[in-house]
Amino acid sequence: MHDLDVKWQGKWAEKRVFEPQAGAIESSPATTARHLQRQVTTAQKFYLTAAFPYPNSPQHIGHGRTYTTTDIYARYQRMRGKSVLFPMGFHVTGTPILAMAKRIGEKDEEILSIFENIYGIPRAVSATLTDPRDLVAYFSREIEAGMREMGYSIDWRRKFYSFDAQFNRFIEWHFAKLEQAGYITKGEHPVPWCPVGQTAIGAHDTKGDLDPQIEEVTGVLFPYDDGALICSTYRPETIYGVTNIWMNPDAVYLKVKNEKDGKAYYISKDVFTALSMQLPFSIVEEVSAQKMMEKKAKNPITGEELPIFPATFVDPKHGTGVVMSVPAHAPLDYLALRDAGLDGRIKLKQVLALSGFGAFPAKEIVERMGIKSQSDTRAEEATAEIYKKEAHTGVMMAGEFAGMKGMEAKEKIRAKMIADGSALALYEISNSPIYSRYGGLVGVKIVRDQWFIDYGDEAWKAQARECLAGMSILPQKTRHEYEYIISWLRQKACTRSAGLGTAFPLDRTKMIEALSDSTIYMAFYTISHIAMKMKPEELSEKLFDYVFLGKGSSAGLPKEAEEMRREFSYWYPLDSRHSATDLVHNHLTFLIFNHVAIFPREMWPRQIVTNGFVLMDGKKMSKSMGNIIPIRAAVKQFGADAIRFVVVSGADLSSDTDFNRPAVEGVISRLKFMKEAMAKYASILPAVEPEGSTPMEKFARNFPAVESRDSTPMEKHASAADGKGMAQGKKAGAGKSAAMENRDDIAGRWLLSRMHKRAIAAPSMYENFQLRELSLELLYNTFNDLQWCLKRASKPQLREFFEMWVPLVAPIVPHYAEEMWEALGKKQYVKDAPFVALAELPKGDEKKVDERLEAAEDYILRAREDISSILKLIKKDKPAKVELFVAAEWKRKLRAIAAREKKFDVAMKAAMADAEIKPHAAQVAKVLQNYMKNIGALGETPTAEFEMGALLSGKKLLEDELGCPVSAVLEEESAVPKAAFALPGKPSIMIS
RNA sequence: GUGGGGGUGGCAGAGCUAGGUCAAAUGCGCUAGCUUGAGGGGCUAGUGCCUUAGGGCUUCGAGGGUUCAAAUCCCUUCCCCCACACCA
Repeated sequence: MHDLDVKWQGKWAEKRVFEPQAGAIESSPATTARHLQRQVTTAQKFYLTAAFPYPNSPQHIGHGRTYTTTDIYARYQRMRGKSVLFPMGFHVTGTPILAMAKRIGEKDEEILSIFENIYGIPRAVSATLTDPRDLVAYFSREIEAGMREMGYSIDWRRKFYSFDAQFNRFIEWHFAKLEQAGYITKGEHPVPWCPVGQTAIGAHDTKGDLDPQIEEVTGVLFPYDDGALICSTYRPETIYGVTNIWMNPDAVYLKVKNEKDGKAYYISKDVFTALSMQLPFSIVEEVSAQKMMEKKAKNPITGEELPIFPATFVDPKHGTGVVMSVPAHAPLDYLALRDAGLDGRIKLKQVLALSGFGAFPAKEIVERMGIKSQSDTRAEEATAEIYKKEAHTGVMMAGEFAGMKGMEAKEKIRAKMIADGSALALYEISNSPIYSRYGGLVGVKIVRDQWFIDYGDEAWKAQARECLAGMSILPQKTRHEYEYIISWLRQKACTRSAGLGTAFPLDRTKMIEALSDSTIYMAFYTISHIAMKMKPEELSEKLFDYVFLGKGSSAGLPKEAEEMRREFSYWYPLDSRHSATDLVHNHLTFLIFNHVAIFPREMWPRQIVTNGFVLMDGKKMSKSMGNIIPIRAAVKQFGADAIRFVVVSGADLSSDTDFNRPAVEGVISRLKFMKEAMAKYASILPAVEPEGSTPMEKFARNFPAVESRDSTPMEKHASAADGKGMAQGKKAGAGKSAAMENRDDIAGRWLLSRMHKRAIAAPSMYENFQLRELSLELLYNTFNDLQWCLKRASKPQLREFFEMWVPLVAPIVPHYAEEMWEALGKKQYVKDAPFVALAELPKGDEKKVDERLEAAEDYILRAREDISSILKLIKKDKPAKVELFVAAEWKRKLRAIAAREKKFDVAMKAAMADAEIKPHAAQVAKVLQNYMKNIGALGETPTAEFEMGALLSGKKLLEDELGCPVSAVLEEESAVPKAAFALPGKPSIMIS
């Protein structure tokens, strides 16, 4: 199996099967390879890409899903006769690889053990990977090898790394265009920050890989003494209900100076470090809580005087260590008030009206729940409940935003207070505490001079929407998400202080971050094989303007300019972009934005396809679970085709799929079976197909026992059913019946009918990425059909079947397909090609689809099932005789009436008026009732002739299986009472 | 919280946009029989409940509705997953 992979991957590479030329311009006579290329380059182009990998680990089978999906599509398009470009490169931009190299250098045990135990890299090797570039080289080599071993039809000539100097020039050009369009802005921005490491922190920089979540809060400023107290709150709208301030009596507070405006503020000592990351504070002096409580503060909005009281629930490490008290709406505030015996003395002030509650919801809920004090753990529960209710259903009563919902008012008030200086915009890490790998507690820092790409620009959004509207999005339901994200996107920070990649042209001390340098790189692939051979300095803005935008002329530009322009114009726009669903929210939407910002409309992307993830035995793959299977190990064990098949066939595109050993083994055994069956049944030259058949002749061929076409249907049935051609026992008809001789023919034709039907359906399934359904049809169901065919026939002619099947499955299991394609030799039913990868996808022929034959086969199957279920029911395993009765004509007529009239009583009336039916009045009601059960789905009524014919064709099979004579009789011809149970399409069965 | 996607048989997972042929594809698992020196593998059948004649009954998160007919349409409700960014 592995041999098969190696053999064909070698041949594809040798003949350069996947290295297309731009345009139909190759004219020099040349090698076979050239010849192959020419065959496809005269055709329509198809350009597709999958997200390029970040080489900080070997790839696992999860990655394989996206690339396999892409490759199947690439191979499909190639077999539709298109010139297909599927390139690949490596994205090395950003900090994780840097961090990883550093940790290896520090002999970090965690990372070394991951390398050893999960990636299978010996310590001796990993110890050498302390340079980020070595890491990149090591893993990209691994990944490329894995992709080749999976048989991906990638044009590797165009490979590049996002830190290559030539690519840097391209990104510089990209940002120059964004800047010229006015989309680059500068400002400040909150980031998770480690005060020890003095750097921004992402999930990979934290202990336990936690993603720090930044949350906005409002720091309300309450004038106090010579400055102000800062209270950080989630609910600025309750400012109208503040009755007092809380401080922790045991905490130490600081008077600090804001170096920016020179004002004095009061906060707890414990939060100084964290707050200084956001505000330029310096310590003036320490003040005790006791001392601070001697004076009063002032409500910045209402101007009321507010006393300061002690409260133990105030955490000096959280927020600012100073809390504003709204006892009417905050259970903890109310509890603290009550605990201090101030309940009656301080007057509660209502801010919001909440249905189901009176004026003071906090007080009510505390009393209802019977919460004893501020240290009662259920106080938090009460708080959460009140907050949630008030935010959604509470209506403001106080202040200028009266009448608004709590949630809306909150936003408005926050904005207003920040604007007029009565509050500060503060940020918190909502999932705090998180510690960085440097050991510091991660806080929020306001980075100044941060550069942004302004995705909030309305005109830009409008263009992005327009592009989206013109695109094909798969799965279709994902479109809503793109729409939402476009409307939601604002400024996106596009630089970081460190990382691999490209320096930011407007400030070369900064690096462009990873999601910003990967939005239009697909354009670079079209010229990368040329650009990578050029000197970086040759790749000027002017050159790229010419190549990508067609601006100016090639005069004065490097000699490669025209060729580059031609490549780009030929391959662009991008026909299909592929990735896993997680990139919809950033990368894929950015891709749309950046394309519309830079390229003319006709170069906008045409399609995006996203897929779900791969689970391992039903569980998410993760390093901690150790259930990651590296793709190379999997290929080594199972072979590429089985992995390819399993990762795309387990579930629909949008859902996650499961990878498990039994599934893989099932695929392998079926593939082997198909290969062996082909060797056995497809080498024989087929008989010449009889031509010019009228439907009637065809019918006779299918059911040869029905001999005379001149006789009336009744006579025909009689002759067929009188026992002459039928019930002769096990050895019936040896040499006598034409049915016998034609059994192979019928089974083969039936199989072909099914095959052609699938071939007709296949293209749209490939186009729509119904890969699950498609792969089930092409392997599992076709396999089952073949089994049935082989059961029905002894020596079927299956050459046409295999000549069609092999190319149809080739995109999914290319190695098996090539091997079988080669083994088939010269093709007789489909167009030949040196590789199945370059063959034409077979078109199904509707004329070979024989619904009647298939229906007859279904009929036999149903009869067979009924017989065996009766046998089981009556606990008989050796019947002496089986008789089948085919329903009488009047029943067929009645069925037609039922289907027409739909209603029981109307149909009944019509039936009784019919001379042919009336004599059977006793049975009519019962039969009619049966039809009524599924009145909408009755469909056509099979003729008795059809049923008899089908039974005759299945007779031999049934007799073989049952080991007894089987006969078919018309209900009209039989005196057996059981015959009366027959219904059209459902023969009555008598077993004796 | 906001936005999106889901809840189907022991498991995975179709079907549900066009209601009926759906006790519900396909696969895995399980059971039995055959094959085999045993095991593995392969083949055949079965796998909601009841039933000695192909039938009946109850099922598709829960509750209600529309319809001759609902896994599929409508309403209510519960639960799960993903995203919310500066991170690849």
